[in-house]
Amino acid sequence: MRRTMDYGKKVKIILVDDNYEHLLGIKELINIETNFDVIATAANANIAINLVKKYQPDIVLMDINMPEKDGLTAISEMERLNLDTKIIALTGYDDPDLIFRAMKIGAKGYILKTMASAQLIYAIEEIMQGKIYLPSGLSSRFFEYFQKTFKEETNNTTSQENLLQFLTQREEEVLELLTQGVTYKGVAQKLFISETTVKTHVNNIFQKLQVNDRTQAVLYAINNGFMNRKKLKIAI
Amino acid sequence: MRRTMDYGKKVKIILVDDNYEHLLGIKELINIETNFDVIATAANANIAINLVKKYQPDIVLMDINMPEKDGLTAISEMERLNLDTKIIALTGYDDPDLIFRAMKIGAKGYILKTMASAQLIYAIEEIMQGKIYLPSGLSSRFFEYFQKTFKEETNNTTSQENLLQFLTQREEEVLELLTQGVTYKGVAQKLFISETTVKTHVNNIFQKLQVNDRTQAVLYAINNGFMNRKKLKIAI
DNA sequence: TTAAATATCAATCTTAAGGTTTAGACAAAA
DNA sequence: TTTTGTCTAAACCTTAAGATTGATATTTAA
Repeated sequence: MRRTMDYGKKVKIILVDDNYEHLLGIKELINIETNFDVIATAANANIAINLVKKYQPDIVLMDINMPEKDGLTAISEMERLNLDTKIIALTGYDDPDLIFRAMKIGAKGYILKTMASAQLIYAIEEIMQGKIYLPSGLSSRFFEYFQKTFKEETNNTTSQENLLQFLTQREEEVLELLTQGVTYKGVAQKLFISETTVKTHVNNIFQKLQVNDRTQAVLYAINNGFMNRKKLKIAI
Repeated sequence: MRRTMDYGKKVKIILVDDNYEHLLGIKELINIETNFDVIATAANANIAINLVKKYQPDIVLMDINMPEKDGLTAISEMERLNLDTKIIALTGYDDPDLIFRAMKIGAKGYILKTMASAQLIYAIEEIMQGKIYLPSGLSSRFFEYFQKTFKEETNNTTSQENLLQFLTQREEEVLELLTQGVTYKGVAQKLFISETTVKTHVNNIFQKLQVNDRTQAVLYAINNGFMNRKKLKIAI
C-alpha cells in the first residue's frame, strides 16, 4: 500500500453532498489521513460555490446527484472562477454520459460512491500532483461513449462522399472566407482579385457542393469538416 | 503476473510498421504468446488496408508515424470498413494531439514503442475483451488535452453574453430555418406567414445578434450553441 | 505537344436579400 | 385602462447575390 504524501501544507478539502450521513462518512474517512483537512462542507450547490470562493480549497468533492441546482452546473460555475481548486465528481452511477459531461466541464476526477475508500484517497493524491484520475473501468466507459459520439458524427459525414474534396485550392480559400460571413467585395479585397472572379469561384463552389446559396455552402462546409480538420471544434 | 487468456481460437494479429527491424521485433515478441498469431505484416498503410480487408484480423498494431499515407488516415479507412478488427496505435511520441486524434477516429488503444513488452500484451488482452486501453500516463495527457480544448470553446462562448437569449420564440423558429439554409419564401411557407413578415423577423434577428446578413446570423447561432444545446455536436 | 484544368475577368441579367417606415391585432403587464 | 411586447403585414427601395456566357493566360497531365 502506498502512503499518503506530504505537500508541505495540509490539503484543504471541501465536501458537497446533500446526504448528511454520507457527508459525515466521507469526512471521517478523509480526516484519518493526517495531511488531508476537510475545511468545510455544504449540502447544496449554491452554498458550495460560495464556500469555494471564500476558502479557495485544493479539492472539492462534489456529489453531482443533488436536487435544485445540479452538481454539473455547480462544477461549471466553479471552473469559471479560474481558481486552482480541483473538482472531483462523486456519484452513485457510472452513466457514461454523466462521466463525459463531468470531464468535459473540467472535473479532474470521477469516483463512484461504491468504490473503496482507498481509491478515493488515491485519487486525491494523484489529482494533487496535477494528474487527472479516472478509475480504469470508468475510463473505458468514457472512451466508448467518446468514440460512439464521434462515430455518429463521422457516419453522417462519410455516408455519402465528401464533396469538399473536389474543390480547388482557390475555391477552398474562397469558401473559407464565406464561412466567416465575408461578402463578395470582402473576398475580392482579401484575395486581391476582382469581384467577378469571386463570383465565378463561388458559382463553381455551389455546383461542386450541390447547393444553391452561400448559407447552404457554409452549412455544408461546417457539417462536413471543412474547418478544423486537424483542430477539434466543439459546439456545446 | 497475469496469464494470457484463451479465446478459443488464436488472436489474429496484423502488424504495420515501415521499420522492418522493429516489425520483426514485435512479431517475435508477440509470437511468444501461444494464443497470439501474427498472420501478416505490412510496411505501408495501403498494403495494410488490403490485408485487413482480406484477413479481417482481430487486432491491428499500427505504427502511425509512416511516410506516404499516414497511420491515422489508415486507421480511419479501416474503421470505415466496419469490421470487428480492433486497432491499436503504436508510436514513439506521447503527443497529446496524436493520442486524441487516434482515439477520436476509433483506435482501441495507444501504446508507446518505449513501453515494456508486457504492457503491449496486456493491452491486447484487455482490448480483446472489448475494453479500451490507454496507459494511465497517456490517459492523463489525453484528458488534459480534452479539457483544454473544451475550455477554449467554453471561454469563447461565454466571454461575452449570448445575444441569442434576446430572441423571441418566433425569431428562434425563423433562425432555426435560416440555419438550415431555407430562403425567405421557404420560411414563409413553413411557418404559414407572409414573406414580408419573415423579413421583419429576420431584420429583428440581425439587429439583436448584431450581424449584417443571414450567413453571419447562422454562424453566430452555430458558434453560440443555438442548436444542440443538450446534444453534443462535433465537427471534425 | 495537345488537351484539360485552373485562375482570372467582363458584361449582362434576374432574383433574392436586406433596410426602412408604417400599421393593425392581440395578449400580458403596469 | 393604457402601455408594452409580440406577431403579423404591406409598400418601397437599394444592394448584394446568383446565373450565364464568353474570353484569356497559365499550368499540368496525357
